[in-house]
Amino acid sequence: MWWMMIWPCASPCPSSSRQTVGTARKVTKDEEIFAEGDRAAYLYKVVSGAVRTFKLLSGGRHQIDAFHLPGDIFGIESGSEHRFNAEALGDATIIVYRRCSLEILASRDQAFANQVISSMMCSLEREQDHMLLLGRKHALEKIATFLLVLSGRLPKGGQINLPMSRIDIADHQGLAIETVSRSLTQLERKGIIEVPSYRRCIVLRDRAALQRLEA
Amino acid sequence: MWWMMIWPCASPCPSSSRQTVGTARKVTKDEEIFAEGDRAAYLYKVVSGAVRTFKLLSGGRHQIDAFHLPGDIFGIESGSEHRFNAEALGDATIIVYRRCSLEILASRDQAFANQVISSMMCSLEREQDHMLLLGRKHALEKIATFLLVLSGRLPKGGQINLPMSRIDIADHQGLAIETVSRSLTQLERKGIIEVPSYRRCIVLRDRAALQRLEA
DNA sequence: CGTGTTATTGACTTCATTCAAATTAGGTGG
DNA sequence: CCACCTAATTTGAATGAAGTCAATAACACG
Repeated sequence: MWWMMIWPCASPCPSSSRQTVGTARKVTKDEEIFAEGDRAAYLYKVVSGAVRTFKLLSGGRHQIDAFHLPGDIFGIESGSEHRFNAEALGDATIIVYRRCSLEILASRDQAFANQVISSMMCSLEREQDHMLLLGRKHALEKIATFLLVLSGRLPKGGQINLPMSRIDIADHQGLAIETVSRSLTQLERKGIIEVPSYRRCIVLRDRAALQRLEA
Repeated sequence: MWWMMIWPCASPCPSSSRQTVGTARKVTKDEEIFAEGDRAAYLYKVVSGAVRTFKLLSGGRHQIDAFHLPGDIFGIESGSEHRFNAEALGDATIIVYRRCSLEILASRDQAFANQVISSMMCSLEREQDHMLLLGRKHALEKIATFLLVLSGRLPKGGQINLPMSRIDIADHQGLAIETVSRSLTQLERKGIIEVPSYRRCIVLRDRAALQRLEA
């Protein structure tokens, strides 16, 4: 069955082990992990740092479909080629797994198979919510949503340490970088967030207000 | 495993049969098939007609994530609740299948299991392309893309018989209905398409020009 | 302590939306 | 078959939200 091949499998591993083994790889800021059209021979898990997957359009336009944080699996394809580009947001460590069938994967390492499917489902749901955002939300609503979603995925605490630049946020929310900046300023003026001098940190002062703005 | 339940299974079927059986259901224009928050106990296949799945936002805003045409399966969820609303675009016939595990499904009706997975993968890829469109394409590019994608999914021929209204197109492309109308007029003025007096029909006069506009 | 990159701010423009009106199509009942 | 009615679509004019261009400011880094 063709679809049996869409799932990853364990890479060759020592005799009796049922553990899935991958190879660790360190990547640096903006380093390409794979590109659109590349043969999809592997899939990837973020260990530390973060990764963006995106598509390109004429005129240098980008659309980042997702940010991948530690624990996330990315690069799963149903076809034989990657349909996105993937790059590290900053220095990052990822594990690379050889792709093969779900059957083999499931028989060798059920836990990893579950991780893969679970991760895929989460991505799918996030992407569906993201369509609503891209199609129908205003700039301020987009940024409010972005902050809330990200704060739910990152280690808890009153503040968010953005792993990505303003440009990345813009390319994810379908906005111009200036609009991202202006929206953040607007939220800060309203006392909803606070942006310390280190601009990649954002303190959530009033989560309820953000939720009201979300849409 | 929780994820085992995300897949549908055959509904109870006669003794020895390994065929998946569903119940046919006829729905009329704008009839609700399921709503956001409903328990996701079934999944659905379009036989004739077409279906929209969408999310709602404050202020009466809609985002249609997908149109489902004959052969398409929709309503698959990883959780226990539907995350979208589904309504018929016009009179339609759908088959309703009781949901259960992939294991059972695969053992009873491999062909149907493949159909389900294949359909899900297609939807996923379409949705990913759609994010690029929503986030980064201009009105005219959106409409050009829409026409090309739809013409590739509908029975071939020089013309497209739109199963949906202009409002539905607008809510799918993240545009206002007036912008949809104006973009179509613009394409017609350029001689790229032709819109007969029956406005739900669109004749593609110059597919190459559309592809150039796509982005 | 410069220096280059990243982010912010301001001024202006533009594309798409909104509001309003006109037109067309399709259905209904005489 | 026609006149009417309602809903869908198109068109026009004005507004507005976000984009672009340009300049400045603030960091982070060497």
